[in-house]
Amino acid sequence: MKNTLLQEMQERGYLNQCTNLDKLSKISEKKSISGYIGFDCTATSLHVGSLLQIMILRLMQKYGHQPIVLLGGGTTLIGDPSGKDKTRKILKQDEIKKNIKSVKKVFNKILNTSNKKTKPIFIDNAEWLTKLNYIEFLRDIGSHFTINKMLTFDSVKLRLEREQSLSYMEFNYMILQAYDFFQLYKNYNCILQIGGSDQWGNIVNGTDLIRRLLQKEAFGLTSPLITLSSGSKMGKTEKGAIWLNEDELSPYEYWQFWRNTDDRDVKRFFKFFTEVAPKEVDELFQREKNINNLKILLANETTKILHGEDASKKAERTAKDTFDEGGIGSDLPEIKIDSKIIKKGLSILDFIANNKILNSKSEVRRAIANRGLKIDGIIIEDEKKILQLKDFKKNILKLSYGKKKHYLVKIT
RNA sequence: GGAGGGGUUCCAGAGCGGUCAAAUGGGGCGGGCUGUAAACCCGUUGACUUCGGUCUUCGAAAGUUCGAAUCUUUCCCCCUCCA
Repeated sequence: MKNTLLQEMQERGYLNQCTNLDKLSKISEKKSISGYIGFDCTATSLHVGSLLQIMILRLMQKYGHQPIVLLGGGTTLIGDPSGKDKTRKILKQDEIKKNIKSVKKVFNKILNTSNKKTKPIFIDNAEWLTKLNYIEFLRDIGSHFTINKMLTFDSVKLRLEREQSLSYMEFNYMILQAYDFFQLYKNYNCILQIGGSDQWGNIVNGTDLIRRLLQKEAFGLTSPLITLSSGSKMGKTEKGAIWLNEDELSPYEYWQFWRNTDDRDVKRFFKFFTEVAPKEVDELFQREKNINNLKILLANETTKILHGEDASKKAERTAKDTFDEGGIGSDLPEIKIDSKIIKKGLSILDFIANNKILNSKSEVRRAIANRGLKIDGIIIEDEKKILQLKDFKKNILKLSYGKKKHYLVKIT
């Protein structure tokens, strides 16, 4: 069997459903195709939940195909109801614009932008969606959708079954997404839409619409929803979403996220999120029995893809210094502090709360009572402690909250 | 439009005049065990505090009362049934 895009996707576990796998496979073997994935712009950065999709785009490039990144300025105005219990808050147009700009950065880091042929194309669907004429749209596009069918799609059905309200606005989302695909097919010769498994309904609507309007076949493909072995969703916790943008989450923290992967997920993640060939992954797991070494490797590989080799090495070095030696790693998050303030006397309570290590003085008090805060490895016993110059060795002090969160406090 | 049920702290969900910053479970956080894992165990989970307390919270506003998440009125929102 030839080494093709779809084969590697298969081996990596990227394939969930496809409208016509055989045909798509044949076409993509013969020539370069264009495929698109749409991304939400509800925040200034994407998080690891979208990483798999980006890896798929990257893989497309590897096999000489053209990725199209649809940053949905138009659809973000509406909000996709798939997999959501509640209508989410509506963003203002200028917020979305700002988000798009910021989200774009990640693609330029992960995808190859130097090869002219496969360089990613960025498209904002606001381009056509905001220009639509309502009556025309209803007649030309709306007439191809039946409510009967729309009601059967999970995104709608589940909401109704769970007796949660679904606004007319959101109900239209899938039609708009179908229309996006149609536009991309027509204007960019994009024959493939990829998405997470929750996008299946929306994607199929697109291929249907293209068939009806143009009598052409387009393809849809979904990747599986990644769940953690612990049962929770990936990358989205209340407090710490694992953002991909560097200004939201530093390379070191990103590295830490992967280092802390659940044992049971390590092998899958290797295939999903690194470029180590699937066969090599299997061999690697045969050879290396120490799961912690494998986690370090995983962290290195994933960080390399997003932040580059240097950042990855630095993060590894810092982790080693900090955790193995109990010392101070250079890449730890830094907090700078003026020596004058120290001389005046700075209470540990104020210091930790003001620097957002914890959210309030009460939390700091609690953390101290729970013996969770340390200076240079020594537990802070007294919540009334005042930071003094003598606490700093060589103008540096390591502040730790819990076992894993460490900060460098530097006097300037 | 008519009748009923409901909106409680991150979530689910108790409380129905004082002992309520509000039971219980989940989640989060910290500690222990370990391997920066899982499981398990313990603690903690509004803010400020001179650790005596003080302040803000139970959809919104007004009121009754010495005292309200709990009672009354108006308003907003959600759900169910009937039309």
